[in-house]
Amino acid sequence: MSTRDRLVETTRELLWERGYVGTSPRAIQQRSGAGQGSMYHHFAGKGELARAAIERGAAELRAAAEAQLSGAGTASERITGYLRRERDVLRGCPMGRLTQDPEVVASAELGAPVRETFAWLRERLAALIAEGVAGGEFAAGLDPDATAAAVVATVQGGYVLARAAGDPAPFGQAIDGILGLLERKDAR
Amino acid sequence: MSTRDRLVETTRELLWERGYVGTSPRAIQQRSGAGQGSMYHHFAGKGELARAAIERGAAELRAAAEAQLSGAGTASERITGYLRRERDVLRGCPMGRLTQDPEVVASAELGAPVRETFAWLRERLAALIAEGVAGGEFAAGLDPDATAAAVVATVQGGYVLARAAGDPAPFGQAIDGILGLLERKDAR
DNA sequence: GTCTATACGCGGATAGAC
DNA sequence: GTCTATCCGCGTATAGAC
Repeated sequence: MSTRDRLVETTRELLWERGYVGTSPRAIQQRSGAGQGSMYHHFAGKGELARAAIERGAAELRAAAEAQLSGAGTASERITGYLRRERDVLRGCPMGRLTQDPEVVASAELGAPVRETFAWLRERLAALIAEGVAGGEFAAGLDPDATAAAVVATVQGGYVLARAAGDPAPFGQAIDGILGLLERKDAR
Repeated sequence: MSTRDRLVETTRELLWERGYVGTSPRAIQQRSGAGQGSMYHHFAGKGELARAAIERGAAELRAAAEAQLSGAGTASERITGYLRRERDVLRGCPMGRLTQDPEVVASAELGAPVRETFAWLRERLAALIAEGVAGGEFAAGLDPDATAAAVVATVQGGYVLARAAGDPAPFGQAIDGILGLLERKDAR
């Protein structure tokens, strides 16, 4: 891996763990093994590095979700697969985390990948839910957009509950809860 | 309001906006109008101040939730009232926000109020959901604990979606979604 | 491309006067 | 109780040598 790549990967880790305000160029240098001059040779500064790191993270997250959501199976099975896929729950979501950073949301450059990722995910799930409703897998009266928002929110909030508890269990409970509600397919 | 109180209130605001790492003693002093010496006279340091601020915030959040959840009406009405109560959505949840701060979750002193608040809220909602299931308001097969976790997670995740979008609407959608799922009362 | 040197203000706190 | 002075290392960079 090139020095440049190591810088980006290290920045991703640090942003995930400590957020944008909590991540210093010094820490990036030390953890990545790159020197001061090296870092400023490859990137104009902390902002540029964060931009690269966030964009890479967003692309990977979307690719991973798309792989699950466009796989084989019914709409319900694919959603369940997505929700139950293995996660490093106590680390939280690398995109959702950035949402708490005032400097990230205030910045067009840094915030755009986060905004787009969640917009895409909600749309993708809404389409899948609409498919499930059409196929009779879900209740006929279900609003796909609202339900998709609730599903994505449950995942994001599940991370919050798990971190608050210092225990991954509440995440699993929240997923069980939303799936339990989704699966009662009886019409209204 | 005493200087001490102003320091605590200012710290609450700053923790809410910027988190623990992003909040400096200097910023607290400037925004509260208290001097350096004054701050260190009342509190041993940033940690003590944050502890007081977090504890006060946790107590108020619980009181506000309890007021909604123990009000008049059926279980379903009280839960709906809680979910639909007015919120400053784009500011996020002052407790949920702290969950992203590594220094907060790593500290017993700072993390305990957060942990206890969410544990209490999940239990409180689970009891109310169990009541609703017993009274036939909700589907008979519903798991109260899992459903409560999903409901709390939807709120917390709703904040994340709203902040990601820079728009309060996704929060409302997520709430609509979870309520839509909860309200289909047909047995499994 | 990478290194070392240098800069300057902030973060977090202590000391002691008033 | 509050103020000013002082401390020391970190955050965030720039300059210039190799």
